[in-house]
Amino acid sequence: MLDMKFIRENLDEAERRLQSRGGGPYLDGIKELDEKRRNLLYENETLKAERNRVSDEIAKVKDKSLVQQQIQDMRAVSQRIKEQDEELKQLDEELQLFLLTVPNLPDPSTPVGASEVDNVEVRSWGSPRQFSFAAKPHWEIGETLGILDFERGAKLTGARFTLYRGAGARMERALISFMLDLHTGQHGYEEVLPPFMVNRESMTGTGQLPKFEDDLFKIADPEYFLIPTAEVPVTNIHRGEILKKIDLPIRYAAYSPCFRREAGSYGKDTRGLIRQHQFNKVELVKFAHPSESAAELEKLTLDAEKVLQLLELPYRVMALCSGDIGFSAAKTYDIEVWLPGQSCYREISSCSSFGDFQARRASIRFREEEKSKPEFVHTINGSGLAVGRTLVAILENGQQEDGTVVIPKALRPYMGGLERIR
RNA sequence: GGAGAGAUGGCCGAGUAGGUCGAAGGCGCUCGCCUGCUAAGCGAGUAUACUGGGAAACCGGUAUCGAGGGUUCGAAUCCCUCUCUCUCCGCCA
Repeated sequence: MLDMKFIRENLDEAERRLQSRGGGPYLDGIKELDEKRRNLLYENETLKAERNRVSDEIAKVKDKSLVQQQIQDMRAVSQRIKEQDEELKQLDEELQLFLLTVPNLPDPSTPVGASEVDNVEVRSWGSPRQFSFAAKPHWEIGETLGILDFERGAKLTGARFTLYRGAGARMERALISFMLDLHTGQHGYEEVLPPFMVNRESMTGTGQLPKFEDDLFKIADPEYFLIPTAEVPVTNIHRGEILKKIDLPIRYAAYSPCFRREAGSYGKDTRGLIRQHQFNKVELVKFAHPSESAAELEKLTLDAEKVLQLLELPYRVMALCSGDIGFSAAKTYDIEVWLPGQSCYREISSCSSFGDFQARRASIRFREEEKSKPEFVHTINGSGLAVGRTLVAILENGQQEDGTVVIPKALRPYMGGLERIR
């Protein structure tokens, strides 16, 4: 969430930057709401100060019959305070809800644009392999090899659920281990394994709630939400905490399944593993000093890219434009892997910096100096990588004319030495 | 699921016949003094949020003793609801 003080003092600038996302106006009426609240707050606190003062006087008098008038007066004052408290609570909630539904300001380095066509390619790695035959999409490869069973997945649960079998299941597990080992062993992340269900506060802390409840799977009683990404529990690890400056940046790598309703994506990517209600992901999360967050985003993106390089999968890195970045993000790089079976690049990782947007919601802070006031940290996260989509890329890039799939060398130790799925 | 105990400041821990308690004391930490180093000792300071004033240093107000509500002129203290933690039983991977 944005800083109300900042909005108050830079209303036009904030509105302008928000509108680069498209849509708006975003901040209409917030100024009036804020002023109304502060005026009432001042009145209310003045009355409370008077009550406190008179109550202290009453306390000093032994014979309460001498202060009956004051007690009477304060009874009325208390009544008034109570009414104001009620009104104030309404205003607070209204303002809070307003602030919680305003997206983050795009970072100045985020290219301005209306939609994904305005995203900017930053770099690419590897070159798409030339096929001497017609490359197949992964769902055909997987079904033929008997390692992806879409029909039974649908039987067990419904559309967008898949049963992995044999070498497919093994590869999914291998990829998780491979990625975690790389990030913890080479890139300095601490491995964490969080709960896969979280409460409302955690979902609000990272920005999924209150605005995107429809995108989440929810347990009714008790009210828990299935995480749409490990970003949620992992970022909330430090919710409400004041971190030590010398501990920054804190880096976590977490595997988790992710659960998404995919509301609004009906008809898109209906075949294959690309868009599932449940998928696996290894997530990278950082808590950084504000002065380091830009560099930490660059490093985190490179950490994610390393996975693709080791797996020999061609990709490109796109800087998302202002119209395409997510609600909480200030800046985002998408890593897109080449899928020859579909002749296109598909997102396999999304790496974002959030500035203090999440940290303010979740109250995650640090002190610049021992005695200075706490300031908000910056949060950064990205997929390192989406596991299912990595498996898709391996199947499509590694397919052979005879229908078998060559497993990248780096992954073979995790597959019991298996070189080829046949 | 059943029974019981608990939740106070960075930590430990007082405080329950309601008022002078943002909260004793200790530890830790910061600054200063002292000491030939270290340790000890002495003195001062040491929460957060919102908010008013101020260029700032800073000064003032309000709130916060798990959360929410109630009683009262006044609640850490009394009443109600909820959450979480711990112990025991049950159940289970």
